[in-house]
Amino acid sequence: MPDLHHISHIQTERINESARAQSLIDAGIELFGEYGINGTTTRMLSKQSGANSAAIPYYFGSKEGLYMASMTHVVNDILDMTSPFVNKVEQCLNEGLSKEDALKEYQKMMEGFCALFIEENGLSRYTSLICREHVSPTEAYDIFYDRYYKRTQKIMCRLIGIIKNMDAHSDEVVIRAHAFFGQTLGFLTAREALTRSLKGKKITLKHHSIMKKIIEDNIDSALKEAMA
Amino acid sequence: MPDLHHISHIQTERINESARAQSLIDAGIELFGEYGINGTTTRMLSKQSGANSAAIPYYFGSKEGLYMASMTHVVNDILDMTSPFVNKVEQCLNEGLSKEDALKEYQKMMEGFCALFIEENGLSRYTSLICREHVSPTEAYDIFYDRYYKRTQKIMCRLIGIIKNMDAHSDEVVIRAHAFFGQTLGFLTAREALTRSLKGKKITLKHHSIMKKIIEDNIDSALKEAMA
DNA sequence: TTAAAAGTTAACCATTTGATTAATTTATTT
DNA sequence: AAATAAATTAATCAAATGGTTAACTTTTAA
Repeated sequence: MPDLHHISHIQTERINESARAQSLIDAGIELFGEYGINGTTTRMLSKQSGANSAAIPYYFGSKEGLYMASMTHVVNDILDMTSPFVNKVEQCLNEGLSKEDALKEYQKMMEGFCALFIEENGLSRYTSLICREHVSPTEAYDIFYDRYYKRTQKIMCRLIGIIKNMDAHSDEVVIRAHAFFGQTLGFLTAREALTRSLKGKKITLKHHSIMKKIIEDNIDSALKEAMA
Repeated sequence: MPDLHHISHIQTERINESARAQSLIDAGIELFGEYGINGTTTRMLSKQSGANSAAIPYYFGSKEGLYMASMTHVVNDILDMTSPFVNKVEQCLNEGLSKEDALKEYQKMMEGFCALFIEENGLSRYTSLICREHVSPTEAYDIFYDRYYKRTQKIMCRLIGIIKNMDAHSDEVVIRAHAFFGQTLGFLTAREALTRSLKGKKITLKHHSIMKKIIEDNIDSALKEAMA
């Protein structure tokens, strides 16, 4: 049996997980996302994954260890899916961008995020866990912020800085980027409010495309004003 | 001892609470907001409030009962603070509004919400609990939605409907209202992300006024486009 | 003033919780 | 094939949890 207890709780490397360990991570992503770490018991995790409950301390040291591993898996997957177009934007930025091009890049990036998080696909099953961490961050928030969010935020600030002729590091630009981001986040965090406001209709693909259009519209009109 | 067990879990009337009960509600708002209902134990509540832990089942039937009472208190207070200007907007709507006036009313209303939720005051201590319920709604979400949010949402939709010449009940208008709302919500839910992006600086009054300005800017430019 | 009601307390209880253990099975390596 | 390591299991444990109880104090009302 591998003594995993010496491993740092902030485990970011991609380790070669067994099928059992992976089934626990899958259960963790779903259950921790739905009920939170305190609302999820080891028995729930064991039942959902099909693994004996002793497999949790065996593979991950503790329930908290499984939580960290679940978050690590989520962030790794998000990085896999977003890196391609994030890399592209960053490269453009380093080569230098006009206002017009910066706006185009911003829109392309937002399109990418909408496609990944709002529209139906592999990443939508991660949103509960991520939203939870946003509202009540745990130790696992570091993984999300340091490895994924920090870089995205910086790129958005650099683009807005170009478009609005402002210092990308200024508080105002940071807050502007956050406001745009919040718009998207609002559709994920306050899903219940939206569902009820839509008279309880299930949120469909049609709704997703409206959301995407509105997000792009709003950002467009907010940023274009700066260019007129 | 008053047998409270027959009282519906959805308790919305303002009952005459004793000082002890009120101290438990205060502790509930703070602790449930910070740690969630599962992360908050009756012993934590008892210690924080100064009440014996038996006071929880005595006054509220159970921990869940205290949670519901805490949410009821929060919503009552929000209603007290927002009703004045919400009533005013509603009255204007019923008397009929031009596009220009509708935009002005929208801005005034958003100013009101920013002042209440983002800027420092009595309501900011409720945001944790509200944000939690948005992300993972419990039975208590009904109290928030039915008594407060539903009406606000409807007013925002009516205003946007006028400004954009659209049916206030259409999905697109509902989603547009939600997107604007999400912008504000993003500053409350993803507070940790914002703090870290601001290099860990404490969020100050100066930041609050920037947030307010940006929210108003964004809504302004998004809605003005429809009027040109 | 006194009897009843309301409020308060410490001790206690049944469950649930995360984790350990030791025994057993499966897989890998020599 | 034998020996070693890894994986899996059921039984079990100590701690924590929400809630109950019965005794006691304070307040209210007659």
